[in-house]
Amino acid sequence: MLRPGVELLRWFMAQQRQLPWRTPFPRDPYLVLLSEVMLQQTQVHRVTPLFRRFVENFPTLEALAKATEAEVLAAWSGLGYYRRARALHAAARAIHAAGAWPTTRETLHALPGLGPYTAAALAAFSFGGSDPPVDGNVTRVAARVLALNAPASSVRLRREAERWARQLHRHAPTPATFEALMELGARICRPKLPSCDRCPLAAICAAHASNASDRYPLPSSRRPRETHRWVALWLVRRDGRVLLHRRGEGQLLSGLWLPPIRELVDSQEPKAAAAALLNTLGLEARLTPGKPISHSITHRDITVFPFLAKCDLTQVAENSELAWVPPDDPGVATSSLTHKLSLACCPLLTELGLPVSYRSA
DNA sequence: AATTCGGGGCC
DNA sequence: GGCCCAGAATT
Repeated sequence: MLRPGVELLRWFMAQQRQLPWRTPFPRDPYLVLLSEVMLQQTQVHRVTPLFRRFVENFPTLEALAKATEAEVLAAWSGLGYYRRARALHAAARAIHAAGAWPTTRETLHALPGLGPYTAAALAAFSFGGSDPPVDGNVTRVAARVLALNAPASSVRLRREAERWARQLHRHAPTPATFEALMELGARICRPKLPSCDRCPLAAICAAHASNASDRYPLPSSRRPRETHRWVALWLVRRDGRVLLHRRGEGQLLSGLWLPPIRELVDSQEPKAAAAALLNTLGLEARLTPGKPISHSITHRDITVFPFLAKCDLTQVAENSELAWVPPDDPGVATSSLTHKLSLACCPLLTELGLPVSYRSA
């Protein structure tokens, strides 16, 4: 059992990617916490640039704890799963208020947003913990090495993966072993078309022995997809600012700032719905249709029909749920859909004699 | 145990 | 167009 751990570590030392949070062990717990929360269900190449920007905005735990939730959410814009940002902020405040970091998996698990995986990862990478962080990568690698016929989401597979990773770590007792397992899953033992010819664990892999790596783990059941149609109003003032609305609780993207949106019912015409939505804002304006946008949120496929209109300065007053913002630098928490709509409406601006983008004084 | 929550990249 | 991603919280 010694050999696999050594082979894995050898491969990792030679092949690992340089990532901004991969500093020598034990790592700065703040940077580990931040990266691990960002990496929940989010791929490395998407996290990397945002991680750098976030650390510039909030360089320390104290800086994050003293920021407002709105500021944190704004810095999280575009990354998705915005609940993570709220929980991260709450965790930072709790740690800062306590005056010291929890250092065990169990006590870390008690913080908001830290589940079994993140708590184990933070404990291992920053505090010498020996409980394996079991993520989707480790689960998949274990399912193949052990040829376990279980769905990736099953409790049984998670438990077996943790037991196996723990053994590996006992024979190669460094946090790098855990990181190496995840790196292996991301780079070699991929979900599709794994590169078994380059795998340091191929010699002990049961799935590879039967040439059936692609059959593990079993697929999890998935909710069927729904299709939706939305209209969005892109209302532009003469100074280039656009109207955004803070979405309420109980709906998608709650707390984020998007243009006014309404869902189309049945076979309703987009233009009619846009006019009705405009009416509820107490406005009258000529609506120009923009190019439809595709957006997906979990199991929903949404087609968004944008309508652009020129607005007078005094027609809509700002309040806590309504704000005129420069679209290229809103300064509030936005969804990537907000950005998509901005891009889709940009070509229409010049046609209507509006400035193509806001320029700050 | 199942559902919810974002978003993008890749086959 | 389906699948998956360094998951957690809620039901």
